[in-house]
Amino acid sequence: MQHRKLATIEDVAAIAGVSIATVSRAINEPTKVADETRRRVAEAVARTGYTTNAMARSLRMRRSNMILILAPDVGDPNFSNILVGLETEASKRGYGVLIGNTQNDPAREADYLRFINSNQADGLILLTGHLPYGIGAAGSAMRLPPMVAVNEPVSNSDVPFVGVDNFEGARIAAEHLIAQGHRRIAFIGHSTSKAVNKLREQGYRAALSGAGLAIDPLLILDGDGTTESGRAATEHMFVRDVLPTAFLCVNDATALGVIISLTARKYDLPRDFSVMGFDDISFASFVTPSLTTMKQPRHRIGEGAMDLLLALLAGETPANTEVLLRSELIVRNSVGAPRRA
Amino acid sequence: MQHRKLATIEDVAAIAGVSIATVSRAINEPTKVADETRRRVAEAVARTGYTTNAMARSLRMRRSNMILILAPDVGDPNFSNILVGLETEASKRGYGVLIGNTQNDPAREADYLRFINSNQADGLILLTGHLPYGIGAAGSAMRLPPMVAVNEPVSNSDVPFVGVDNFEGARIAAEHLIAQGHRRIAFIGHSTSKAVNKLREQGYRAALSGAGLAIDPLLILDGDGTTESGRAATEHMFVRDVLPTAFLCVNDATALGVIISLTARKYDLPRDFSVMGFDDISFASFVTPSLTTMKQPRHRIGEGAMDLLLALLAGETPANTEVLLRSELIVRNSVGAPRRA
DNA sequence: GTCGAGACTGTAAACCTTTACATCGATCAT
DNA sequence: ATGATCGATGTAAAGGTTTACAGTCTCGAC
Repeated sequence: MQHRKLATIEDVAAIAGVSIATVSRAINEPTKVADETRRRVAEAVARTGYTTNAMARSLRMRRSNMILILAPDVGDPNFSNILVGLETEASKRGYGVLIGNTQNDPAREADYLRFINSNQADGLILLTGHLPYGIGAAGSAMRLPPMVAVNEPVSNSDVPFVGVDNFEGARIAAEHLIAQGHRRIAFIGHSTSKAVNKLREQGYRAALSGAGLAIDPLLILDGDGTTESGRAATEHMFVRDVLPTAFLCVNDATALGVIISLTARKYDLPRDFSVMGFDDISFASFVTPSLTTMKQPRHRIGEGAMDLLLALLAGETPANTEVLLRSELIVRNSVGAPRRA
Repeated sequence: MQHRKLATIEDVAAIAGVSIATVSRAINEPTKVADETRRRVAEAVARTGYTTNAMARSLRMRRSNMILILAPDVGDPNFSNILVGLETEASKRGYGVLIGNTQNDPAREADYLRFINSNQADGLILLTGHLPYGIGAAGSAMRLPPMVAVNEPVSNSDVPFVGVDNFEGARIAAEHLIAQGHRRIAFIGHSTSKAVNKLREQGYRAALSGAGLAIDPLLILDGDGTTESGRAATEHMFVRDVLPTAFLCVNDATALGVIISLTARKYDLPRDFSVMGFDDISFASFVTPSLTTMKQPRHRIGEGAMDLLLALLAGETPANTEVLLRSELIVRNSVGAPRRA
């Protein structure tokens, strides 16, 4: 209860009747100390309730056993599950996890670098998709810590990346629709700037080509991944009167927009139209109809990224600088056979 | 790029032509050093890119400027937004945030205490609803760090608490239903063990009493806050054929179960029945009908809790040991006037 | 001219480890 | 008997700060 002084290694040494060096060794390299001595030290540790002071240790060893995680928004459910994976793996390996919520604010990003500069963190996990502001500047001559990008790769850089295989996932999704008998499949979420969107569109194209289906440019609509973009794209199709039998959406949020639009027009899903998402975000199972989608292995992504980072920290040079995990097809109720196949 | 040695305070001192003590003062207590000297130090700092080594500083000052957050599941969207608030406030005040995902595993909880014991964290935020395992034991004689409970109070303890005013929120919710003309209002989620449930039920009772409505025990059903419990309770009401015109649910998950049950029975909401939730979790706006509910000010809860903890750390003894924030009524489409009022 | 006060600055200790190097016996090969 | 080797331990330095205390200098009052 009282804030009384904690036991130090000297207290332990005194009780055990050995030097502090021996205590340190008994704790960190048990094999290097005689059995009897080790026993006495262990007892003294128990008696005093000694815990090694992490600050002193970090100061001396020049490493903190801490990892800094930079994310634009920790509250985003998409991230938070990755976070759990990251934390689980780090904790298992004796590392602590420090979080930095940047909100894409350059000032905050730069600020968090103080953890790196001041040795408070040994490595960096980037969920932001770019190097933190202030680290790129060559002038700053700042020392780059070991780091791994997750979820979104850092463009034109050699930062190792762990994420989902978007191309493959979108291909599987499109093939699922094709297997249901769909021939006119729209892709909602075309974008020239977002890497994720581009990869998923490529997967879509690959699946159609693989099935010998022509790609109709009129069925490929722009979208930035928001619910509103899904709604707008759907409305646009009705205006132009160019309709598919199935919508493959770049993500679940977009799919939700499509569903909202179709439901407002009194269509019965999936009888009239099939809709497919990507990500399996939390509400995917609660929408009506519940959303068939590709589930991202978020937990495993987190674990994998941390595993890679810790390998980097241990000085290893991993074989592949890009780890892609497979997403899983989750069949729910938003996809069915086309009405008039 | 290279892992070259970082500049120390000595380097700065040498360049500025002063002692290290002066450098330290120039940085930490600028008023205590002459203008000219301060200028020279500032220049030297800029030249070397010096950052003070947090480890050395923490070792010397016996505090780390870190806060440990213990949560059962960081991925839970209910928590993750609180987390953002906690982090925002901490960061603003120069503190870092360390996360510990306990999964309610006693072993993990105990393990995270190493951060406290080893001075790696100065304070503790508890989202778990109980003292970490291994801290309660009086035998361990462990020093209790300053801490604050969030979301769920720590039962029979004097740990300060920051959270939402459940009683008040539930009362407002019930009053909203009453204002719509409802007289037979069910409460789904009675529980003798969960403090949150009890408070919300009390708010419900207070509203009814305040409006001069009798409380019908048959309209108060058990529930543990899960979607399934909401579904089961609703089915149970149909079996007994005791029906309300509105369902006030202990939380959104329960409300979702109620909606699923009613929708399955082909009722039209909110024409046939009104349903109200509590929490405003992310999918509340995506369900059909979208859910009228009480929104928890999660971000502010997080900020408030961190603010309180930092006050504690600063040695202040805050007036009230319990901070209750008001929830906000979010009107959507699941509540309407009763059919035959 | 002396003294005191006040403004700056410097010296050195303390914070608690880890670890290179030295020491000391004991064992063993020669 | 000598020297080498080896295992176990101790000594002391180093890691980079903060800060109590002491010191120096200037200036004004007497």
